[in-house]
Amino acid sequence: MSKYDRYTFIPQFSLTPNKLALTNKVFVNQESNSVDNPYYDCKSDNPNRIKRVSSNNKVTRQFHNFKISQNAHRNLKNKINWLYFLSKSKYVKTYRGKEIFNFRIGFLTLTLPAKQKHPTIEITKEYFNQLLTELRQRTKMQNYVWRLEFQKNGNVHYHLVTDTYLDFYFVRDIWNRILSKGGYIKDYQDRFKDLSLMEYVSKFNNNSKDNFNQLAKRYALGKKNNWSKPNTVDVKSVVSNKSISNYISKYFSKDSDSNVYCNELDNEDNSKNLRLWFCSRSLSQLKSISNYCEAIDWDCRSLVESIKDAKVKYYRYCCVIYFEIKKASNWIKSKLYKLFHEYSRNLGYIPSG
DNA sequence: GGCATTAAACACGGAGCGCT
DNA sequence: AGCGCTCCGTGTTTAATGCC
Repeated sequence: MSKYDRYTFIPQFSLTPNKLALTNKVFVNQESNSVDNPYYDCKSDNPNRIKRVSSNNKVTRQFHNFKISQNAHRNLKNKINWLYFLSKSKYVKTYRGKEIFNFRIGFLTLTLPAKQKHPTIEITKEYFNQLLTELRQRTKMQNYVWRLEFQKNGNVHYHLVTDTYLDFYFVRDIWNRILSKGGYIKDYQDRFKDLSLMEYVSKFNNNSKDNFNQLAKRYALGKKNNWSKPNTVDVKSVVSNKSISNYISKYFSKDSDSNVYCNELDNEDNSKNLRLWFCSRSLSQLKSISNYCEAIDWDCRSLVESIKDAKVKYYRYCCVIYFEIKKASNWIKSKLYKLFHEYSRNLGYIPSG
């Protein structure tokens, strides 16, 4: 009996704002033995399967070792693409009075101002989660994705992408207040409060002339605040006329270029359930528009393939066509926009602004 | 990419606190 | 009362796996 008698394959598609995936849905025919069921292997009694069941019969999860898996990587990129695609372009005025006319999403980096003293899981639970809670409550931030990474010095830092405009000074003050609970602001103050300008400059100087003026300015500002407002936040605004969503999703999921994968206080024991990324509930619902190819009255493949610069890639069990919506002809563009907006609206997704 | 499975982290909003 | 800040209960979401 050939496998084509045992299984029935029905072509299906899965469409997101930047790619179309074509796969087969597999049905097992009645006569076949249960061992041939392709999903049989998913059951934990399969001997070929890597053992994930511990002695008390509970399913154990393999340790992520602080590296994002291929699967998680794909999901993360997908969420950022949805977030950017569905974001509205809006006018915002910064705290300092600067105008941004086409703000779509913001890209924030949150760091620690001193050497990390607590295991990463504690920082995430007690500090970063509190920041998210406050931002949700105070700015109505609803749609966002975050990702945890380690700096070369072993300190954890967090990236946050959202379609709500978050002002640098606003976030910095909240984040620093939260960090002060763990003594991180005090640690920073202790490091700088007794430094003279020359000591400060020699600490950071890399021998360039204009660097000195900058450092002197920073020194003066730090001194004025009594070193109570360390620069723990970096904010980048993504404006609609820049095609930067790719940059973000690459930046977000790039492999760590250093050997540092975690803090020295972290180990498998205290970090096995540490999340490396997460997103808002609004975004977790957004996956892809999918259906059987024959169930729709338009040819999704040729539609997408006709977009300029579309790239077709064949994998072992699926075929994926990557495209950029903005390069599509007007009627394809509007067809896709309509599809995606209807899909997200039906799931209750509300873009900010 | 889709499918099923599981424990445990997380999102989220309601409610509580103290201060003005 | 109104705001800034914190805590907590509950239900939702994630992760790896191996086949097509």
